Amino acid sequence: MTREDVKRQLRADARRNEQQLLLAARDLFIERGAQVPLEDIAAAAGVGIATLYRRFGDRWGLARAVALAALEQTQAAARSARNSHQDPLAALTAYMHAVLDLRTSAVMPELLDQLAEDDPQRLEISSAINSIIEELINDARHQGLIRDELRFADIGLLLVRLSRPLIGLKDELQLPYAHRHLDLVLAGMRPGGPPLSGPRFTLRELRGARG
Amino acid sequence: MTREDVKRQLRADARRNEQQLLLAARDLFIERGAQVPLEDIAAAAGVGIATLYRRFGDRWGLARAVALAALEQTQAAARSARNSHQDPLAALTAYMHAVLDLRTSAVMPELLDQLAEDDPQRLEISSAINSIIEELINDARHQGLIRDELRFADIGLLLVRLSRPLIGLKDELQLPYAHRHLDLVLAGMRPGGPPLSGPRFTLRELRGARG
Amino acid sequence: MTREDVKRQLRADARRNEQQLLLAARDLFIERGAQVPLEDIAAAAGVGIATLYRRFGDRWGLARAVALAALEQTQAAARSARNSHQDPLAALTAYMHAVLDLRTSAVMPELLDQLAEDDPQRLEISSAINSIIEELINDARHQGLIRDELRFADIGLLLVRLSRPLIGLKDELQLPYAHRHLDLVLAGMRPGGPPLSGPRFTLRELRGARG
Amino acid sequence: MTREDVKRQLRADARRNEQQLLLAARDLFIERGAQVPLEDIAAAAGVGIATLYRRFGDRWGLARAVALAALEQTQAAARSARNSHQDPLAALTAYMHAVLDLRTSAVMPELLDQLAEDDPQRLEISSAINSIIEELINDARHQGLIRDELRFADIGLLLVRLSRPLIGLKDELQLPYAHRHLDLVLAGMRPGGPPLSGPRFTLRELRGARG
DNA sequence: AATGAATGAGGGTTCATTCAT
DNA sequence: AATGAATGAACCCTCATTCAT
Repeated sequence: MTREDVKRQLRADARRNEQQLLLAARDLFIERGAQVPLEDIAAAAGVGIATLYRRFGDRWGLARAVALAALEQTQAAARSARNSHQDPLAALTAYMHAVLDLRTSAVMPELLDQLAEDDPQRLEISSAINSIIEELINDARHQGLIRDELRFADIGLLLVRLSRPLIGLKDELQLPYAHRHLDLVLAGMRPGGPPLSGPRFTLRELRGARG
Repeated sequence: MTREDVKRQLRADARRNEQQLLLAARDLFIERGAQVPLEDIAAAAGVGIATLYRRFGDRWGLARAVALAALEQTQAAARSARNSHQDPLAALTAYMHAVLDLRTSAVMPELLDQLAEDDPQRLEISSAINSIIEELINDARHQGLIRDELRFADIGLLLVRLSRPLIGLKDELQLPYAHRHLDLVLAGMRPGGPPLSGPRFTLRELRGARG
Repeated sequence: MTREDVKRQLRADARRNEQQLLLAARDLFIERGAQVPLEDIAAAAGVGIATLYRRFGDRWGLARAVALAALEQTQAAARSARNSHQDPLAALTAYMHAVLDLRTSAVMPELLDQLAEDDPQRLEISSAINSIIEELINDARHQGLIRDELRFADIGLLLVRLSRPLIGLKDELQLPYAHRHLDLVLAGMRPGGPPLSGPRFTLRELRGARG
Repeated sequence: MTREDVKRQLRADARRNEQQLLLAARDLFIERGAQVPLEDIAAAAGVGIATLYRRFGDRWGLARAVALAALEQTQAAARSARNSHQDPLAALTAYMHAVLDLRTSAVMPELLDQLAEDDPQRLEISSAINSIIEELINDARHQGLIRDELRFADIGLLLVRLSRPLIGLKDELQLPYAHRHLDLVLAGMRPGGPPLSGPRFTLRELRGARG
């Protein structure tokens, strides 16, 4: 075995550890909340706690990595929705339901909170998602499929609200109720009825308005 | 000053402290979650930590007291909404917006988790609220004002979803967005459009389905 | 009711409170150990915690009062034993069994620890007891009823050992076993057999040897 | 240094800490009672409080470990006494004096209280000790060396009484007086004189009688 | 004189993070 | 690169003692 081989093998091991940690972290974040002890995550991944710290620096580094992975899945969902549907509202509907099915959405808000507003990786993925979704919203609005007052910010915020696990509700009911209430929201998006109160923020404006 | 007065004044002090503790607990529970350090609550109320313990026994005793107070305000909101409106949907709308203004719904599930399922005070207030709201829902449904599939459980769960503060959103935008999204949900409740997926639970069924 | 009457009545109340506190303290010290919460003692006496503090200053003041009361009962037992028996060994035997029957013996060591070595009240009662017991020991020794090596210090220390409650032993067995083991010790005091090892301290020497 | 060596050396450190903790705990339990602050034990062992918790879980885990170590030393003392003496009373005498020298008997009841009645390690060691001591007692009794009424329970309980440090007695006098009073008790065990009062429990009966 | 309320310090325990091997 | 041990800070809760009425 050459020196190079040793190196490569170590790296393979290391990458495997990193993957295991990411998966364990995602699962435990979802199952037990964002403050689950890091030792439990390390144990679930089958590595020592120090390995977790070597890889991710601290809890927030780990949260950041999990959040970025989830963002990437969200991006894929957005792309797939747009490409699979001619009707922009159908695409939007497909996208929103798909995001709920990514179990990560449940903890995304807390995890995203760990991502700096201007984190370059976050910006890159987010802007890709945003341009797709804003386009869908605008198309749908121009075709009269959704209310005039709806803005991009509403979509993201609604997804956050709908993905949050409801304490006291059985695990197997979380997703059904999330989809059910999304159905309700989507029905409410149709034009007609009394106008919506509150702020009509676009992406850029919402970002400026974040705390 | 008579002996009686002295007694009453001491108790007034104590009652004032208790009130301060309840208010501080409610606010910090809402702002920082149900596991906020009790010392912070005591400090916010301007008393020592031991005073909090003397009054409420432990974290769960405090949570219980806050939850009961919130339940009472919710009950008042339900009564007021029903009495002020002939139209059952108008009453329901008024009720839901009023509950959002109470801000307590966000933490209610965690707090209610501390109240025994069969706590007598809880049952009394809850059943009062429930009978009002179920009546409004049934009336609205029978008058064709809302979808057939809507159930009592949806109202409560939606209020929880809508009250949750959205991480990263400025404080002064929380309530406006909550009301805005409630408008959207209320619009979606109108009959018509594709049917809702998911479970159609009444109160009793939802309770049986809790984790 | 005259001014005097009021005063006298208050004092009667106060004395009653003090008595109740002493009795409650003795019982709870025996039942639950010397670190029982003072609030529990106050509650058992039917008074407020502040009253306990007004009367006894602090935990040690209370312990001191309980210890002095127990010492007085011990003194009475010594007098009674001497007066009831011609035979000095019979008197000693009666005294030691009587001391065990005073339930206070169980906690006496911890309580006596609170009494300053030179506390005047303690010295007065102790020396009364001591002179009786030393006389009994000396008489018994001169009559050849007990070993030559036995000293006053042994009697006191043995009583402390024998009165200590044995953890894990049922309450109703404590006293029977204490008397049983005292029987054994008394049997061992008879002359004959191998000599005793260890220090042969008189009262005065033991006092000098205390930590 | 090979990988194995590194591993072993780390463990050596940890084992050393564990040993220090056990010794410190034993000494402080004896000197200051079973509720001595764990931080004091950790400090005496020269480690942080969290290390104590990592090793022993909680106070009871530590107490259990100390109790088992003490039981093992007691077992060794019993074996050695039996093997070194033909005369069963001489063996019993040697055993009891040896146990006093271990100093652990004083706290054993409180510590044993932490060991489940049916803890397998406890049962194994205890029954080994018990069979030795019961055999010695029975042999001594049959040879007419000790009173008929003496039972196994008496030996254990007397050792506890004799090991207890006497409050107010200088440290360097504790052991001499314990041995002295054991001499007295052993003398009292000889046949003759008035019979012993109280319960005559064997091991099994005493266990049933524990609180 | 009596009361109940309030306080703060102390001990138990957990866990994020660092260190030594 | 990986590990498990060690650490200390933070939080929970209790209780001796003081204070205000």
